[in-house]
Amino acid sequence: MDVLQQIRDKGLKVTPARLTIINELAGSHMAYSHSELETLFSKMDRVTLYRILKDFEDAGLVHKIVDVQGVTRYALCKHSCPDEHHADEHVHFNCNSCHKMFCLEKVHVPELKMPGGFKVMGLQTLIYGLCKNCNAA
Amino acid sequence: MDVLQQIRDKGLKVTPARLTIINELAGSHMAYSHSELETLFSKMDRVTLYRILKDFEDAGLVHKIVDVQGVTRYALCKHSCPDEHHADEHVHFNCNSCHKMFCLEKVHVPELKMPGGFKVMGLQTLIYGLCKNCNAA
DNA sequence: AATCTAAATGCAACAATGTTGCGTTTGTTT
DNA sequence: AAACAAACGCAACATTGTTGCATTTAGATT
Ligand SMILES: [Mn+2]
Ligand SMILES: [Mn+2]
Ligand SMILES: [Zn+2]
Ligand SMILES: [Zn+2]
Repeated sequence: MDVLQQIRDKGLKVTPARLTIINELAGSHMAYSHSELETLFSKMDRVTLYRILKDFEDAGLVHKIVDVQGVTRYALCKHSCPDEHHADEHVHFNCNSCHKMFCLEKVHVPELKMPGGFKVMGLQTLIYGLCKNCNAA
Repeated sequence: MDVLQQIRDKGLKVTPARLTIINELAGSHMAYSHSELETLFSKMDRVTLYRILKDFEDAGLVHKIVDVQGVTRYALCKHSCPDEHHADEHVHFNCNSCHKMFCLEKVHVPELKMPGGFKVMGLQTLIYGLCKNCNAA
């Protein structure tokens, strides 16, 4: 199914701004910050960008993740998650040098034992270090 | 060793504001946000509070952690980490309801296999759900 | 105990990030 | 083509965090 149809299926209109954003996100396995997208598409209105990301998130097209530094980022949901439990349970990698964030959908996260009293509903694993590019340099 | 001496050992002066903050943090295993502390100690200057937290972090008395919502939080370092590798490698729990964050120093985090290319330097595990209080209610 | 000085504080100003309201424009349906 | 709800653009605002600078204070020195 193509992105265009995905957007419409969620009850959202297909607009140039939305296409621009979704195409950028679809082109990589990276999680983009608002400011990165604002730089890439500098003629786009700030507020519109915030709303597009929010709408995509609500629609389940995109997931939001906060990086080690506290910057919130957005990435395309690849594995067509079910709507009900739309948890992006995959691992993310955060580069200490270029600060890019990568979605690692294939890394398996082992279970862990929780102490009593807490009701666990989900888990985030955030790995940090150097990405391929920065490690080479 | 008492907090007072810990502060002095790091080359920091012991001031009323610093004592207030460190005592609050020492009283629980929770990670406090700036705004929570600002509410608790409303006569304290905002900037002073930011600087105290920064100084404590640099001194290794406190560790900083960003919660699921992107709020940065501070908690006392209990296990007297070595200065060089001052990584707060323990698990944190974030309550979806009251949004409090708890340091779980005793939960063991299993290793995981990384794909090639990335140089792993550390890892954060963030569990979310309901805390004891909110689960009971 | 009085003096000294670097560190810490308080305040104002600013920057970055995110939100809300509202009038205008546009995508989609009829 | 017309109609309408959705999306947009812009201004205004809120929150979070930073910086510069004048004043105060902790702790060391006399
Ligand atoms: Mn992801
Ligand atoms: Mn902690
Ligand atoms: Zn990198
Ligand atoms: Zn709770």
